Amino acid sequence: MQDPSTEQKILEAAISIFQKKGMAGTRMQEIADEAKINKAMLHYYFRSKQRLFEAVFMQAFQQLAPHVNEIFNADATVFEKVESFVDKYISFVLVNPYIPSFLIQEINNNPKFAQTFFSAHGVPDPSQFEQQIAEEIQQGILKPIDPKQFLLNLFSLTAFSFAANGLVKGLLNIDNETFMMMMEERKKLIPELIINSIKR
Amino acid sequence: MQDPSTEQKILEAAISIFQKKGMAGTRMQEIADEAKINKAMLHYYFRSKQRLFEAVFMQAFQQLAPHVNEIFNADATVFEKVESFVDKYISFVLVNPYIPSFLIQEINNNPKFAQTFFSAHGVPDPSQFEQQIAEEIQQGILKPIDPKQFLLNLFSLTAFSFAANGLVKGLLNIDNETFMMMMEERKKLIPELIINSIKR
DNA sequence: AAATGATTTAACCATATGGTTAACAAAAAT
DNA sequence: ATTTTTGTTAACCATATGGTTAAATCATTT
Repeated sequence: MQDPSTEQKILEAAISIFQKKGMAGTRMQEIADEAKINKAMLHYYFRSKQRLFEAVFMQAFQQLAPHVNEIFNADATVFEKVESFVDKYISFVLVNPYIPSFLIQEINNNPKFAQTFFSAHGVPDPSQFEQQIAEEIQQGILKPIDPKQFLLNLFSLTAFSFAANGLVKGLLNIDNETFMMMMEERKKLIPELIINSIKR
Repeated sequence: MQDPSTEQKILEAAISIFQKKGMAGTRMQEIADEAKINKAMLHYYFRSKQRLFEAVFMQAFQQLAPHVNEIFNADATVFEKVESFVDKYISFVLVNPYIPSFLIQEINNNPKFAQTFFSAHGVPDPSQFEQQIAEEIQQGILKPIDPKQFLLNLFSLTAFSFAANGLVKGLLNIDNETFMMMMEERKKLIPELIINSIKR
């Protein structure tokens, strides 16, 4: 059997480098150095840069997708799911700060790859959640709103700070410590703002 | 004198390629092909890839900065400036859809360059706007809010859709036409949401 | 212990890539 | 008209980069 620790070391190094520098900005040698192994091992275990990148992309996507799937499909009220989503997403991303910008960047830079990837592995499907929104509007719980605009507001408020981390810190003139404190505050702030905007 | 049209052709081609593929993903030859000129001309007019990139980055930044400066420093009420900012920003970015993701990506991928660039050219300074927020809170126009969180909400709601264009379209399952219509709607939707959340 | 198979390494290889140069052409200045 | 400056091109160069290979080492099986 193969030694799992080498493959694991490679993947961890690749995650660290790819997430910070992206596909185009990453050098195989840099991953090898980070993992402290011979460059040939990257190809031995992952065949090519593209394949290794795909493993990293997959891993990142599969970590974020459950959060989106939960708000799309879980059996709870919209209010409850908004609170849960914001809290869990921010907590997760505070520990994995490069994942949002990495995914967004690679999808933007390589639409064809994204298309192929999503066709093969599927994207979370918002239709059930949109149905739920329609029902809660019927029941008089929610104002009449466009569910897609609502989702866009939610994702924007939650993800932008991390996706545009560098720019946000520059424009607001804050250091990383302040940023992290603000993100903790946003766990309450965003649900309040969002829920207030949709409740009857 | 030099023929301005060649230098201009290069810059336009560079803008087109760099904004879509980023510094690391761009090839000088690709810019030359796009501009339909010899690759040596890129170096004749711009010396190096880095310098050409900086010209593109600068051009992008200088187009966005005035919008931010206006909300930070213009002499109008917070409500007025929110409405104006959202409308102008979305209008501008609908025509220049790659600028937000380009700036965000390059700042994230190259923090050192960003640092140097901002030190040399300056970032819009939010302090005066924060002062104005404090005053309007005193006057009972606004609820007590954190001005930085408020700005973050505004920027998030306005910029995220463009910064994460590909992901947004994938997750919401919308085509480009629908996206553009939604962005037009957001010119009214975002100010309503934002202003509602801060007015007394 | 010998044989077999998996893992690791250093040296290579082909190509891509940013950048340069020398010759040439076109304008401008004299 | 001739010299000088500016603009343009094709060929070239050095290095970086993704990827391969043959030999060596290590582990497992028999």
